[in-house]
Amino acid sequence: MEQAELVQKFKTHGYKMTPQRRAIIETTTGSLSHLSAEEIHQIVSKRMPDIALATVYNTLRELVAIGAAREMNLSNDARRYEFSQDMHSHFVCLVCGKIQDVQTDQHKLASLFKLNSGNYAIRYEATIYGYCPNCAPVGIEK
Amino acid sequence: MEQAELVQKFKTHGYKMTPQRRAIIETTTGSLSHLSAEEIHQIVSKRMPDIALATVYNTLRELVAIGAAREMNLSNDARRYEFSQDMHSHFVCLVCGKIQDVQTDQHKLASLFKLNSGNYAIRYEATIYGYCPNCAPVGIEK
DNA sequence: CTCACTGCAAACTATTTGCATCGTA
DNA sequence: TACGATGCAAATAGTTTGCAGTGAG
Repeated sequence: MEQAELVQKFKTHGYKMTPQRRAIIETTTGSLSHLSAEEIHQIVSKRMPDIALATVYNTLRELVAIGAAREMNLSNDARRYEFSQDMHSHFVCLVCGKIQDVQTDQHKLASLFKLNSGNYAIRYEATIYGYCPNCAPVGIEK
Repeated sequence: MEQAELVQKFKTHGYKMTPQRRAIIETTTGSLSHLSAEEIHQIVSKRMPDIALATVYNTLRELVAIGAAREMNLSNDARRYEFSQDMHSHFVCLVCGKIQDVQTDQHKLASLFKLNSGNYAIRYEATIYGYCPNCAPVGIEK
């Protein structure tokens, strides 16, 4: 989503546009994603040193609410956020926790499942767990 | 995994078999899965009132370590555990959080992804988010 | 000028850890 | 008998909330 579009959408939903929110939006739209609230707070703090971590959490919740961000619960540590609109899957290293995006044919993915009647699917996600190049144990073929 | 097999595997890995661990194993092997540590603690507490929640957490960690349980991080609340060996996917209701198992052809699922070179996959998981029959908003076709 | 938003600190929740005691092997 | 496991309580980590002051619309 474009920044301008995002700012607009934010207002449409009845939120006021504050400098804090603008800074967070600018940071996250340009970001590589997979960031935690803590990491986003650190980045934004560089140019806005007084911003509170709670404000970051609040804004992230709002971004999720308007569909501009998605939460990722891939591992046991902090929640991570994703800001791109395109759906893809994730490769998570079991050792170091590093997350890589993996492109996915959403249509093929969806076609694999036969849902119980009455269930209505909104989105499909796949996660692949394994070893990244740095963490592969010896003996595991490349 | 059979209970006896599991008890054996537990010992093989150098763990002592205590009444607490046995009770947890018996509870989880017979369970419907998707239980949180708290829920498992409550169930086991009925027949062993003094068992500590920390013991449940420790035992769960061990079960994961020996491959007899898997952790699920599907939503924002407590971690849930799965004890069946067969791989399947999950349907998670965005409203009530209810989790349903969905059978998956693991081979087809794996074939959808082209991993970056050097990555080694251990397992593939898919999660479908949507509305369960009880929570489907009006206007959403069944 | 109002009421939503902010920063701060305290509260909360899930999980882990330290330690004295207990009990399996 | 030794040392790993237990229960308890305290510690930790991530996230949320309450509140008085601030500022966007």
